[in-house]
Amino acid sequence: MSTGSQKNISRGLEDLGKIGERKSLGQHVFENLKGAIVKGDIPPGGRLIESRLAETLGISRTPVREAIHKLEREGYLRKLSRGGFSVLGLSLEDVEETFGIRGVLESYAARLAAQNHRKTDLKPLEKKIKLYQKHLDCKDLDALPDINTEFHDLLYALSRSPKLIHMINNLRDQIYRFRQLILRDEKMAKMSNEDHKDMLERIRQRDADGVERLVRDHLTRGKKAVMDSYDELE
Amino acid sequence: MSTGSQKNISRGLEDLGKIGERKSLGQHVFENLKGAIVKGDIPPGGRLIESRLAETLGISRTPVREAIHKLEREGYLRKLSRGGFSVLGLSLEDVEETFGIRGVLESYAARLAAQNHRKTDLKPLEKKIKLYQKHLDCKDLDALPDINTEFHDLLYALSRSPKLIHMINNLRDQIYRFRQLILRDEKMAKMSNEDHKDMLERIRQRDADGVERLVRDHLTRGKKAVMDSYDELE
DNA sequence: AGTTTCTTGTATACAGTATACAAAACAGAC
DNA sequence: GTCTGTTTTGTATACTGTATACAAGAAACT
Repeated sequence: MSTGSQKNISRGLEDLGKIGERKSLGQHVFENLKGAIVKGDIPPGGRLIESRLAETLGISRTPVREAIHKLEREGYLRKLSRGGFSVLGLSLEDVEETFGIRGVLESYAARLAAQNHRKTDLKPLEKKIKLYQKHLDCKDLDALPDINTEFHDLLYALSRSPKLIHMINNLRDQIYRFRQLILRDEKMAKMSNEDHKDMLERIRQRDADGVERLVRDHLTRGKKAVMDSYDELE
Repeated sequence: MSTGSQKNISRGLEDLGKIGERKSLGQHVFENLKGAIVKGDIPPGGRLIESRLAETLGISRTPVREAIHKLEREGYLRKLSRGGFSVLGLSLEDVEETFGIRGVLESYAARLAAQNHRKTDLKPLEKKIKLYQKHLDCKDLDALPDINTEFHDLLYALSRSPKLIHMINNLRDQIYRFRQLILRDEKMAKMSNEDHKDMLERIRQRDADGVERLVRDHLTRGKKAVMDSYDELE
């Protein structure tokens, strides 16, 4: 067969290019349940019933079972004595640990951003702040956790330290869970964007000490909000 | 669990909504190979080697084998004595049969379109003619079969006869194979759009007899082009 | 004629999923 | 406290889809 035809076969089959990305059904279920937990769609305390999930999804219990057990192993669910599984909240220890590490890593990332950024680097951050404000003004609080995350991702990126970014991202899911908790409160949501504006200004002024302090204060306030919401649950 | 949480679980899992659409790997391969054959990316006479395809796709021979055998059963491939499979062209009988049936069904659909259409119905057809012309002017002949197909689909739709449309669509793949053969030739491609413009005008004038004649002539010319290209292959 | 290469056919193993039945725990009635 | 029914998970088995190894057949080459 001529090479022309060979190329056409390749082109005709380009839709199969995703073959390498094949995942089992159980893996799909796992990823989606995890995402729902992390985003708060299935809140802490929420109960999951294996047979009900399978029925809802129109699949057998086997892949659901596989997914649920993996989530249990990874600390997202705990087995209930009365049947089913419950979504675990993050413990107070988790809060202390996560915000502690964030305080160190993110303030350092901000410091590096203040020192290393180029002028044009700040435009995407400005855009995120504006987008956040727009959604906030419309009372669209559900959109804020994602936009907030994007703002912080951009900030981390300005550190130009892949290892640091990687370390912060190890906490990504816990951070997101806290974020969606904090940003449910409109007042906290407003303060958050004010903090972001202040951070951006300190970075622009190349005030490394100043932005580091702001980031620490930002996280301290966030941590307190989480602790307060835990008190409300008790 | 409150119904609110139940709703959130459903929302969190909406990505799994496509579960019902699961297909085996072999089915994916089958559909993509068939598509490539129908579109002419793998032309008649093209040779397919099971083990080579598997290697190219990065999968085992088993799903490829399943797909190839299904294509053979459905008349797209034939087994070669020297190994591998060859893409079947459509036989002269296929040509006669397909264009014969098209002549009857599509001219009737056009007749109905002339009688039944509303003024605004013709705008999408005008758009397709313009789009076709644009691509033709740029010598982008590869895009023409799809646009041509969309034009005819819109025309069939104006018949407002679901059973008729369904019957025409039973020949959809053969029709497409002829179409990409015919429209390779720039002169034929030009004449095709002129025919479309004439058809649209006859429809606009509610000239049922006229448009029926035009459609028959259009198909007669197309059939001749296919026959001529078969002569060239011998 | 013999050997090598190419390609498909076939068999077996394994992973993933569906489904049926068993087991355990809880709720309610008496 | 006992019994029954319900709910839910645990376990076993069957089936499908896929990967892979080896056999078989045909063509090409020497």
